[in-house]
Amino acid sequence: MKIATWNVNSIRTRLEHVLNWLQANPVDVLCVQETKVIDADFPRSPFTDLGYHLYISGQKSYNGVALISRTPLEDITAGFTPILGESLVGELDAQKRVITGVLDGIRIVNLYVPNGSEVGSEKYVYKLRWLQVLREYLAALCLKDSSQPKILVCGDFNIALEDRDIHNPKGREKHIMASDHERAALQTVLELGFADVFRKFTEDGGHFSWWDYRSGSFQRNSGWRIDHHYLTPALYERAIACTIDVAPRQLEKPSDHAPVTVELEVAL
Amino acid sequence: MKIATWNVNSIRTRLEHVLNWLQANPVDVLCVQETKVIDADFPRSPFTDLGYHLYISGQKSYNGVALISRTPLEDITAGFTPILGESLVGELDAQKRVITGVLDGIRIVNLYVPNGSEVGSEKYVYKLRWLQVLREYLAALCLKDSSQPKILVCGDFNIALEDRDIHNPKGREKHIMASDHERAALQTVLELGFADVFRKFTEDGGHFSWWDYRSGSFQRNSGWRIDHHYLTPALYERAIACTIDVAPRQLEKPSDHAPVTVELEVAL
DNA sequence: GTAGATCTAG
DNA sequence: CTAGATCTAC
Repeated sequence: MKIATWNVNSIRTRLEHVLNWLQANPVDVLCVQETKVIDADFPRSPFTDLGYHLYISGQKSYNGVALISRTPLEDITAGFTPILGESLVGELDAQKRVITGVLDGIRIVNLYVPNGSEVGSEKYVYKLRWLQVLREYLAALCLKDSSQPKILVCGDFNIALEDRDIHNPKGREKHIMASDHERAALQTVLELGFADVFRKFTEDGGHFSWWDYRSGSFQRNSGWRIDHHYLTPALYERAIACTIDVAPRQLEKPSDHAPVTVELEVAL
Repeated sequence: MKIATWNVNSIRTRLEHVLNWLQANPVDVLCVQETKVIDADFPRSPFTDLGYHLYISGQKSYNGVALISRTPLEDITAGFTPILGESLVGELDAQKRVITGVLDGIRIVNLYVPNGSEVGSEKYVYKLRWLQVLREYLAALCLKDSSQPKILVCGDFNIALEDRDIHNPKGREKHIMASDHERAALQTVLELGFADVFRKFTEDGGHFSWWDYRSGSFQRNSGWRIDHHYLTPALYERAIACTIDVAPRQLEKPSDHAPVTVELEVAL
């Protein structure tokens, strides 16, 4: 089974890129973020015409996530609320950042973690609070899914967990996506029993999934590895590959993110 | 000698279309309108690298005209003022709508006539006033250029002179580009001794140079012939062809106008 | 640097 | 419907 995550930075603008990539990379599920479109305007037929099943949760202009699946998914939920209830989640689900579905007993959680703007800002505080609620959310899912849950949590985390995930970690403490508070907040989530599957196969740095559009970052490989797949042990041990596909980032009018694919040794 | 006129609706957005068209259609001079760019930002090198000479008069966002010539042009002037003086022209030259140059003794006047917005509007009044000053301008050029002037006046006139120049002339009196006042104002200009060279070769209707972007006008050929070449008798008798090239209007992200080319039987 | 929203212009 | 300007967000 192959599952990919890709922040497409507007599904409408990136439609051809995404369709072409899916044809060349026949993953079972593609998790996309930053669709930037309300559900009514999501370009459904280009995907359904190719036989894909779509599960979307979008809003106007910002955020928005979707699951694009070769076969139907089960138990679809959008946002934290269906699992945690309104009182715990509050206003966090106003921004469409979470969609979840189950394929062959494997729960796929597709996230678009808040960017946070600047360290210390209001949006930064929101990001940290969102990660706290994410922990509650994943804890609830783990409980729900048996003693050995098979959960894959992927998406754009807007956090580089380690210095080797940044082209230049100098001054990273003051930089959004690399501050101590963000890293700690994500670590607290992962303590539930999730491991970064990319690091099962690749030890060295210099591997990134996002490059700022500005100042030729991609050409200089001034990137960040902020798009991740985190797996529970039952899945982690079955992972046989995790790769970042840089090719789409080289096309005309690319997303600023590259897709990241994980392959699991499970019969489908 | 071949001379073409083309409202490109942004030279920056249409750059590839224009370059490709010039390669496939080696005219001597291409007169473009609605460049929509200040002179400092005009994409010069794509043209000069191919050996073209550029003469431009642009402004921010709106209007803007340019002459793109295979060989150098002489006696370049932009606006009405260099010929008529400031007192007669007033504020009309604030909008960059006129550029003129001479090739092999033939004066080429490239115009972007005001659109006029709606019949009776302030912009409509401006359009009519502009056409009055255009008459003075061309009259002055005719006097300047000898008793048998060789003048070609081309561009986007935003006027369909006859009903056969409109896909549906019904109610045209109330429509901008076809009202009686506009037609009369242009006729008054042409009385100086200019003739529409397209009609030397083509009698029938159904030939258009502009199709609204909206409501699939091009697919339904709901067009208007508003891009013209007007010639003094000395040139008119030497004209051997005048054609509208619909091909660029069929491309992706086209201009709403098609180029119109006139061929003159003159040695170069 | 890129994308969307909103505005103006055509 | 398309393009540019200005704004916000990333």
